[in-house]
Amino acid sequence: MVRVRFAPSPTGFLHIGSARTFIFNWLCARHTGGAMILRIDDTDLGRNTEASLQSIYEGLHWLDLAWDEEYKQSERLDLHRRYAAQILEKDLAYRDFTPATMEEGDKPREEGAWLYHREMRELSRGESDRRAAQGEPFALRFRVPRDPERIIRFRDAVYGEQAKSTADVEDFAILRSDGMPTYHLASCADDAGLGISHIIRGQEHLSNTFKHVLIFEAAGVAPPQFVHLPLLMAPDGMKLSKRKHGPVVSVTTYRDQGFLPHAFVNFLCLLGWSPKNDREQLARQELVDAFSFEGINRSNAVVNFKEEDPFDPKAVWLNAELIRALPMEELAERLLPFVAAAGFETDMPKMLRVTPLIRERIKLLREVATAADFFFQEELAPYDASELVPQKGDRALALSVLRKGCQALSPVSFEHDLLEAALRTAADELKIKTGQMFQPIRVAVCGRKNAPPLFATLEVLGRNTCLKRIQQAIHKLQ
RNA sequence: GGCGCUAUCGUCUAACGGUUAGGACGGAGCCCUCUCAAGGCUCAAAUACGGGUUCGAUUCCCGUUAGCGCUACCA
Repeated sequence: MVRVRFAPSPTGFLHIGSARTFIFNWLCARHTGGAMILRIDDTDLGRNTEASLQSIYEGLHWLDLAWDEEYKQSERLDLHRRYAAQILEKDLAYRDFTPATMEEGDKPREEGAWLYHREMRELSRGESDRRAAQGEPFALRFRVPRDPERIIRFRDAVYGEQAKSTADVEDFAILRSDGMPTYHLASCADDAGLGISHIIRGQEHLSNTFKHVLIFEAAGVAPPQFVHLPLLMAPDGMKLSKRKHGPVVSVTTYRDQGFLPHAFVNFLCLLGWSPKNDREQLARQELVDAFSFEGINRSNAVVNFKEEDPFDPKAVWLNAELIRALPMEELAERLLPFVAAAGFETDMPKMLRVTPLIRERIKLLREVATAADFFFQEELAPYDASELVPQKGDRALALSVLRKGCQALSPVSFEHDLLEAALRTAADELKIKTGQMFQPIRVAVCGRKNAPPLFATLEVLGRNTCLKRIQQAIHKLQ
């Protein structure tokens, strides 16, 4: 039985790298019919925040990929401590009474000194027990085999056989002086306790895995399969971080700017994984079917965002493709909240008429606000009168086009084909090109040159609005 | 610094010893056309470098370089 877990720590918002790790775990679970487990790794009391926890749920819910079981590490401390006690009992760990250092990374780097504190490692058991009994605080450190050193080995499903000498592994802490387990201990204890079959996580843990193998050995349990994923990088080559790269690394940003959840999922799947058949657009079930560890590659992938253009062009393209593939009603429904967020009033019937006109013109749902504004506003946003002047024409021509247009439009029923016939005839009568005829009317009605096809637009806007806006344009030119 | 991992177009990737090194996004151009899109067609664009192994290396091995990760009583 495959059991996989996504184990975020609630110390920041959910970022896209975490989302991808979740997705790969989910795909593995669904592909194999196994269980997807969400485990909140909250053993660092000082850094956990409720806001972060909420951000994780928010992001995960938006992805719409459900998990089957959920745990919090903070509710499983007994298990962790049992593991710690057991390891101490076997003398595979020792108490370190050295006061915690305040700063990270200020350890002595001299040869070997970073590996362990000799006095603590060699403290007699009696002395250690005595000091502990007196209440002196201590951290519990794993007694990494030295003298003789040995080679730690494991196989990673993506990176292959891994080996490292214990001479290169420090005596890492498994229990803090406040009694809380560290990540290494809690993670291993829970992976064992929850019967995790595959650990699918970011490559940043590849080096840590040697420590984990040591812990599993000490606890006398067989380690799960390891599956490390290449990391997601920023275009500047740095690891993605909110501090450096801003909200573009947050899942909720994609949601708020109008990505379809599946477009986002599809995009993330393509970073570091390939179905190897040149397919790029895959439906959810197709992703599940195609997923395999063999398709995961080993080099980090860059999320190609820029400051002026915060989303990877491929993600945007996928989103546009999916927008166009969506049933019209569903698109209209998804668009509604973005129209409202932009401060416009509308309803489903109107949305249903507007949607077909803009769906090929937006790449993000949010763009509905700028692509369809003139459908929702009573008064057009101000525009320059010169916009009304057609190619190879002047204001006088614009004026006559608008007057003629008004005349031609007044009597016809506002239906696409009739509108087109009327305006084409008008152009004929004025002896001008159709483009010169249509453009001033388009600007008069939409307030700008680039807009959806004219006749469909007129039809949706209706006679009153169209004639009124053309009149206003005529005034503008006079 | 030590240890680990990685290296194909700008980006995501395919090619698991023999290909004109393929696809996609993005870019450029053309077509279509009432504008903008969408769509169609075309083009430019890569095996980091140096050694091996081999009849033959993108592919295997070694080195160099570069990047990333770990080296916290963070995860």
